[in-house]
Amino acid sequence: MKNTIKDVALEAGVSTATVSRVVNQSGFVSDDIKERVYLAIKKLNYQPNAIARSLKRDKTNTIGIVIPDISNPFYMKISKGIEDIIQQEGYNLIFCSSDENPQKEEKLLQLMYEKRVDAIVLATADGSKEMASRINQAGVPVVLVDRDFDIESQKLDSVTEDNVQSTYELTKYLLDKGHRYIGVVNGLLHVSTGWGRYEGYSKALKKYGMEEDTKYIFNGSFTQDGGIKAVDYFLNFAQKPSAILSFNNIMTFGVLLELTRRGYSVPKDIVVASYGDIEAAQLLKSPGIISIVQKPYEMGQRVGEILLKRLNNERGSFTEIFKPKLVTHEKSSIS
Amino acid sequence: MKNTIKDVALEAGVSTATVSRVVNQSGFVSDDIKERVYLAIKKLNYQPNAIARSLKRDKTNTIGIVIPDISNPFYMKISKGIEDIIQQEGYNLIFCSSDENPQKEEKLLQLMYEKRVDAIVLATADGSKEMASRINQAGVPVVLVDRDFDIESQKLDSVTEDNVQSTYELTKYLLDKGHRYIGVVNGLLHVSTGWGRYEGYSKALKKYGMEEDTKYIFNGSFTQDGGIKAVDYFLNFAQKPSAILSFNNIMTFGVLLELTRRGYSVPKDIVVASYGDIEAAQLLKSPGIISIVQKPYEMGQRVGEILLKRLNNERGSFTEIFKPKLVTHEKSSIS
DNA sequence: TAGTTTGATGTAAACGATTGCTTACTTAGG
DNA sequence: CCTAAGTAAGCAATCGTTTACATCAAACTA
Repeated sequence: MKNTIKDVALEAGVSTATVSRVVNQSGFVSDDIKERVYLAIKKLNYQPNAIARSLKRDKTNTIGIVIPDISNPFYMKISKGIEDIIQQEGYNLIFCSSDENPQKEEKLLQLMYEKRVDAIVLATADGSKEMASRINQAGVPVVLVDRDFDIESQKLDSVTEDNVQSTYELTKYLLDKGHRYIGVVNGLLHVSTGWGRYEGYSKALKKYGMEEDTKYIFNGSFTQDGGIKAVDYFLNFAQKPSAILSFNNIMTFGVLLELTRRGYSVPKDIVVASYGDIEAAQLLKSPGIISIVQKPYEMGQRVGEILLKRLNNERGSFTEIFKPKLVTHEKSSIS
Repeated sequence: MKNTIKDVALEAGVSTATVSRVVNQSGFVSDDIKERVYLAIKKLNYQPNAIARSLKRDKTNTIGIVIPDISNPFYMKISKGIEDIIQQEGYNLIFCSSDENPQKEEKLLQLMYEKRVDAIVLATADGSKEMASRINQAGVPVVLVDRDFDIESQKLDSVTEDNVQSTYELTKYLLDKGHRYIGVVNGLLHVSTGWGRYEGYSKALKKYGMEEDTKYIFNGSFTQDGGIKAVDYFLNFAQKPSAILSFNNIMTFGVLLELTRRGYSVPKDIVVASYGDIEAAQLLKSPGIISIVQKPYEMGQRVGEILLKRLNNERGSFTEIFKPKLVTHEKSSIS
């Protein structure tokens, strides 16, 4: 059933080289023979074997993307941004989810490398600093997105956000509004977005001369369930927080879910501030939540552009840091 | 930088055949030599080239999945279900989004075939009945999920839902509750889930001896924007519908978004019934919306099982039809 | 007219692995 | 001591393409 270039060559009465030339529109072929080859292709329903082609060309036209959570719309929007850029140049995307599991991440990177993808995009769960730079060194460009490795490690290309500054502003906003008991739903501290956001929060407190109270910090692990548990935890306090500060979109959704379930109204009964916006929050009565609005699609596009540069062998180091904006839904006051 | 099996063979002072045997743990190799080969592999940081391997073995250990909308959580849950099953047998998933575009879908199927995936999972945008069965006939198992082709076409394996029956019940529930003006947000009629759901609705009306009024049917194209537009449309009527019936999760979200924006409260001001549940609806005050609750993860698992059977050359036809349940959030009355 | 360019095709060597076959050495049984 | 089985390793063909090189005819060039 599966016909090869040889079958086509035989059918058309030419050599495989000629068929190849027709298929790839490379070199010279007379119209006469071109016709015969096309006929044979149609007749045999021939589809070139991309595996063999890749082997010969040492190019798969495929870019691998490894993300920690395939069901997080944030990463899907990044992916969409990447795809929209790279497909213009004939590349395709294949992706895998590490499920925030460092071991799995390392396995997946290895797999991508073995499959000889032309480049890799990684939002790391912090499991593969070495593997990533080894692969990069082996000539397969690796671009980090959203999450970076720590400073001292070898610099890979990256598209990230200024997590510290953004969270600083978000926290400052709450403090300015007079909130003194803020329940923090913390993320994974071993990934850059996790510790960056925590640091921004710390800085803001310090600036206001306030002490950090670990009691008001709950580890939500960047999961929806973490957000739910955090609410359960905070609402048990005698001194309940007047605001909840959540460090990613998924946890924020968990927070809102649990608050709603318990009959709390946002922001009337309790204020919610989130790093990362969530579409679902629009179902709350206005003004809803306060959030740092990210631009995943645009980040993805930047990643795509960097990829194309690398794939065209441009040298240098490509780093971009987005500065996401704070959106409060406050009625703008006349100033 | 990229080392091949030859480099390893040279380094270890053996033939490539021996290295291959060590790597794949096939055939006999003395412990002595095994050791030397492992050392060489480590030293050269050798990773087998999966492309070359696939060419030789005629197997990629990869399954392609083509879905209409990569950012719809429903399809992501299906994918997760598939992945969890197939990865046990060493298969990996690569996916692509057709964006509901039939032409793109056909291109993607072709691409997958050229990349010689071992099998394909397809949630069709109705663009590739023939290509799909050609590929299936060429020996690459194709399994349909969620959306089927029409009846008369060659039967491919499939995992779908009883769209007609479920929508019939959903509609019947609204009618039983006394709703006589129901705004329908219709899906894409050229895909099976689209017409199936519409048919279920029609049947219910007929059963109640009611006329279909096309004025109350809005084409939402299975998009969020469609849901928003539908609300704008219906709320212009002098005789506003007392209930809105939406035929998929994404449109339902659009409906809720727009209703909330306009200050309508669900279900107090207007009842919303949805084919497909949406997590975000839990942010509405209880009881929220009425919905047909689907089981995408389980569907994915079934697809995975079918795939494994096919890949082990089991013969026959595998078809499964899920019967999703109606969930009303009604306080159960004493009967 | 001879020499050069250009076009059209074929030949055969890669690409990096796997594997059937061959050869050779051990060991054990009789 | 001979033979057969079992173990260990290498040779070389093969998978389906691409492509450098060779060939040859026709068309220019001077």
